[in-house]
Amino acid sequence: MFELDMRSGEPIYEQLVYQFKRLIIEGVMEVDEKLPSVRDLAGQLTVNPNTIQKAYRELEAEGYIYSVKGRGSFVQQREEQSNTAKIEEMKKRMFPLLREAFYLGMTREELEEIIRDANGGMDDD
Amino acid sequence: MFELDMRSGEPIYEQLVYQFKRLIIEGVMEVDEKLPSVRDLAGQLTVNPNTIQKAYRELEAEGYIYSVKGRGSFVQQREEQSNTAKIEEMKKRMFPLLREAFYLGMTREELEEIIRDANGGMDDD
DNA sequence: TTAACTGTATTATTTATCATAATACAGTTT
DNA sequence: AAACTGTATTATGATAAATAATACAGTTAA
Repeated sequence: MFELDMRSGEPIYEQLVYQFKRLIIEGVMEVDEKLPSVRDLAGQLTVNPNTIQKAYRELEAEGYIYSVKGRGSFVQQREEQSNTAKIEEMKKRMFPLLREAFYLGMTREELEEIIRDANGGMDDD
Repeated sequence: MFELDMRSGEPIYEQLVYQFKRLIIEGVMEVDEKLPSVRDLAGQLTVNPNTIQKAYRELEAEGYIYSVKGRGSFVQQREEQSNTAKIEEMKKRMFPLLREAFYLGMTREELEEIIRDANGGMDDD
């Protein structure tokens, strides 16, 4: 399904969160599509089921999936209206990165190109 | 000089790195200006000197400061030409964030506003 | 109904990282 | 020479990540 870097220092469960977000955002996984079961994925990736569980819990908390006991975990429908609180948090995460980018000599054109790349390839509204 | 959040979970040395980057990027600290000595800053912030040392080592590795044994640590001259490798790394850090931003319903206008904000207030070339 | 699947929770253990602490060494400044 | 600088090393405690072993509850399908 995807790759994990065991020696990167980045926690496995965070890698899982990131990878599933990517699949959901890119539309590779569709709404209500079932994610692998906790035990299955743990077996496939040879990591502990608790690690998978932690990742799923985080994805559920962030609204990317929903879990039903006995049935499984599924891709959540994206909310229609723009979530102001989340956007504010996003701004805070992005700001220092942009500051550093400009400092390193990145031009506005280079940035806008990244933005275009990031906006492309999405299943738009 | 700045504040540290001891209970945020973010490592102290990373907070130090971030804060010094900010001061350098914003031009509050000028080129060749001396940073506080490892022991001084440790005393001021009541943290261990080793923690300061770790932050300075990181800042030096990223090219923000240079250290001279016996003399101190100083703000590094910014490189003139745009550092391609660093910009590539910056793109990789920024891309998933932008993807998520769009997914959460952030508009291109909102993003461009952040970019303007981030680009303003810098001592430009 | 029963067996095999789901998510969820708990407790214990190991490992790695962060931070502190106490030194020591080498170079610079006054 | 004394007091400052950065740098390195070793040890210790605290915390988070990951593993491991169970257990419980709800769902699905034979």
